[in-house]
Amino acid sequence: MATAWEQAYLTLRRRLADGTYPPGSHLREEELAAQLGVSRTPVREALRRLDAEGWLRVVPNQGAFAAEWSPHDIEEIFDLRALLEAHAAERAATAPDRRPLATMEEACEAAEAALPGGDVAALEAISDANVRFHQALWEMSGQTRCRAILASLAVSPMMLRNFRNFDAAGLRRSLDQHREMVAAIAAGNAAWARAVMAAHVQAGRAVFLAAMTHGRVGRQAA
Amino acid sequence: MATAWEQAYLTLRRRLADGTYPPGSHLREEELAAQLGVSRTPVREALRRLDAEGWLRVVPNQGAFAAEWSPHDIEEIFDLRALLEAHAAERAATAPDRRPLATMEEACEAAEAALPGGDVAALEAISDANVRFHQALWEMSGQTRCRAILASLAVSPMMLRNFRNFDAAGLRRSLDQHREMVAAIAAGNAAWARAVMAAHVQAGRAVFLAAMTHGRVGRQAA
DNA sequence: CCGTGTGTCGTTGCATACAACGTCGGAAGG
DNA sequence: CCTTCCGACGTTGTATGCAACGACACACGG
Repeated sequence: MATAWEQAYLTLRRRLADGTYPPGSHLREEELAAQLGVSRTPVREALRRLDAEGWLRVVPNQGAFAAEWSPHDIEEIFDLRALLEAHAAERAATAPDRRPLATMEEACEAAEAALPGGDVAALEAISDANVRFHQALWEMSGQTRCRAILASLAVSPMMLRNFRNFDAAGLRRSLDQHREMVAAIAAGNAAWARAVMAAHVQAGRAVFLAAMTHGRVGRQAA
Repeated sequence: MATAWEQAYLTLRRRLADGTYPPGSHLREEELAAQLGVSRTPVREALRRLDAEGWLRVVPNQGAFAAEWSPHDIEEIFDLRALLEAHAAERAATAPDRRPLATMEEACEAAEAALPGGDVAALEAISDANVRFHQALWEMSGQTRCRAILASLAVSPMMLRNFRNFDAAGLRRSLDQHREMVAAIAAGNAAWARAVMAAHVQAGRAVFLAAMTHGRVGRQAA
């Protein structure tokens, strides 16, 4: 078993991502410690890391508050994702280690297999496959810092939930773009990979903004 | 006075930047605690944050080791800086709050005033002015995440010491680029600002790589 | 001589205890 | 009635103690 604070970090991050702790909510150390079955010490260390990665804000003598996302924040995050994901895709195209390509193809197949379903479970499967795809690409890029930064940008709550905002055509296009990226990277064409990724992120941004103006962002699919 | 762990964080970060703790060295919690006059608890929290920001690596049950920089790391950092600094410059050009421009101009003047000196103190003054210039630009961009990421990329040890590698012409060009950026931002020309910043970072990269192949990186100017 | 096992030591990991800060309530004064 | 002060409470901040893990050295067996 890993260290207690790492367990706490992973658990809290997951709960922040899935909405267990809503934005702005006050996270009490003792309560979290009780939930996780450890003392406050490892919880505090996990909170420090989550603070550094932007998942929450620790105010001295007041504690931790789950991050809130303003429209300005969202715009910035999509901008940075567009920059960094495109950079990663470019590097992945010419990376020496080609093994992650298999993971990316597997993620494409899994998503496409789930697509006809259209229910909540299918969206969940597609979302998981999407995360696997991007993580494999980051790993393939060999850019460890870029990868770490993207991990803290792209796995935030509304990014994960953004899939609920895609319509059937949008999902189809998104999965097609994944396929196209695999082709571009397999061909070693860095410019192609970069362009497809840039389009992919911008499309996601458009879907998100459209959903936001309709007040549907982050809602449950039900 | 701020919290003890924040003090510890700032002190340790400064020492990691100025070479007090050389790359690869093993940082013992108890020793650091004694040096800083606090207990191990705040030291541990500071180490966790420094780990998250890439200043050091904490290995479970083994402790913290000051980060080491491979040529691959350096290349990645310059790439990311080029991407993100250019992005920040672009945003700064059209930012509503123009006040940071004054700070940037002040930094230009301070650097130019110190330039004729040419000794160690002058380089120190130019380095400080350089940091102020870039920080003001990041602030002006209004991109809080971008700013946080750049802060953890650009203030790393060899970035700060890179100034020792510039010759007189290179320094002159670097300061001229700062002036040009002020002009571009004052004019509200985002493309211009982006282009100058991209050139600025790439020039720094070239100087660094040249120094590296001559084995002079990170050495004292003496 | 080399590989392996084991014990000791140093260091980190975690739990607990106490101190300090901030907040919120109520009561007194205007 | 509103404002202000103050005290109690809850929460976080820090220190300390003990448990556990890993590295190293030495002795033992092959």
